[in-house]
Amino acid sequence: MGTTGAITDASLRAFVGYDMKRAFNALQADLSRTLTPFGLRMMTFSALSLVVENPGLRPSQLATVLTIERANLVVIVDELEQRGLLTRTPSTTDRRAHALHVTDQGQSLFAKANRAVADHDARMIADVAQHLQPQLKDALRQIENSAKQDDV
Amino acid sequence: MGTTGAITDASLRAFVGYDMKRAFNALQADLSRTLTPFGLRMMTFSALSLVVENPGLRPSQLATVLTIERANLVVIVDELEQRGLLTRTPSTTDRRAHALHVTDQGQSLFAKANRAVADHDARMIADVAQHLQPQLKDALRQIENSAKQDDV
DNA sequence: TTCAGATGGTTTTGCCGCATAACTATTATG
DNA sequence: CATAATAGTTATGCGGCAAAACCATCTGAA
Repeated sequence: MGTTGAITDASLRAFVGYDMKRAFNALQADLSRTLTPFGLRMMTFSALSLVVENPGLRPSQLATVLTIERANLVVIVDELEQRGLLTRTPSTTDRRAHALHVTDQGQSLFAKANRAVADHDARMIADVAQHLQPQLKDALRQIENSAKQDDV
Repeated sequence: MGTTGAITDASLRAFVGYDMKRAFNALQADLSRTLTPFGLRMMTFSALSLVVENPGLRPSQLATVLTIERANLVVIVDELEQRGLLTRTPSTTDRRAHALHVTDQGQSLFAKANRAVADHDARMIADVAQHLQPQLKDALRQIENSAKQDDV
């Protein structure tokens, strides 16, 4: 093995971005394991959650919130629709648009999955001091916004 | 647009994982823009940094630190080698293994890129209160470890 | 009113990150 | 010495995501 001594990543550890990538990768793996029993992935779970919270919203709106392209959302909605978790009905006001609604089955599955994800999420931050948890979320949102401004 | 009112993701915002994904996505986009002028991507920059810091290390060690498969590292090393940024020489002690070293050119490019990444990283956390920055990194590392334990 | 431009949904295509499997050469071990 | 383990590589496939092109529909300005 490491005959020459231990390998170090101290230089990269200086960056928040590196810590964040590693944390996110590990978290994402755990989340995937959490969602597998429900037949959901991160994106399908997120989409389901947003349709539950915003009944009747349109695919394009959903894509905007998820910050993915409409094109890619089609596949996600297809999948959820085929599994009978949500419905895609024609909009009454705009014949181009669709309205997304969760089915009873989708509602029920989401309720269970959401509990599992909540448990997962609590497990992830279990070692972070309680009083720092809101500050962690604040910091993440500030980073999100710092990065977005440069998008312009 | 939103005739029915604003879309909300409050339910997902309850999860640290969601905030983190969004923050990381935004940060990663900014990092990509930062690295493009140097012809580097996140993974090639990280690899370069680790070879600079650990001269002579072997591809398999590099893959372990980066938590990617050896198979995928090959492509990365190929790319860096073809650009003349690092060398892949046979190990003297183990004829299976290779030793990775940065070339002068690689060293020079890395120095510049590293400065740019440092600027980028500082920009990302600029809005996070100074005294919270170390705590943010601590929290991220704790999350990384929390998630990893479940890997077992 | 009409027509050019914007918008909504879709299909296709391709890149990147990453995992798995399978293979060769070499080293380590019982 | 035979078997297992390790290092590097190649090939293949999947998921996330962007870009381009397309049709149907809506909107706004001449």
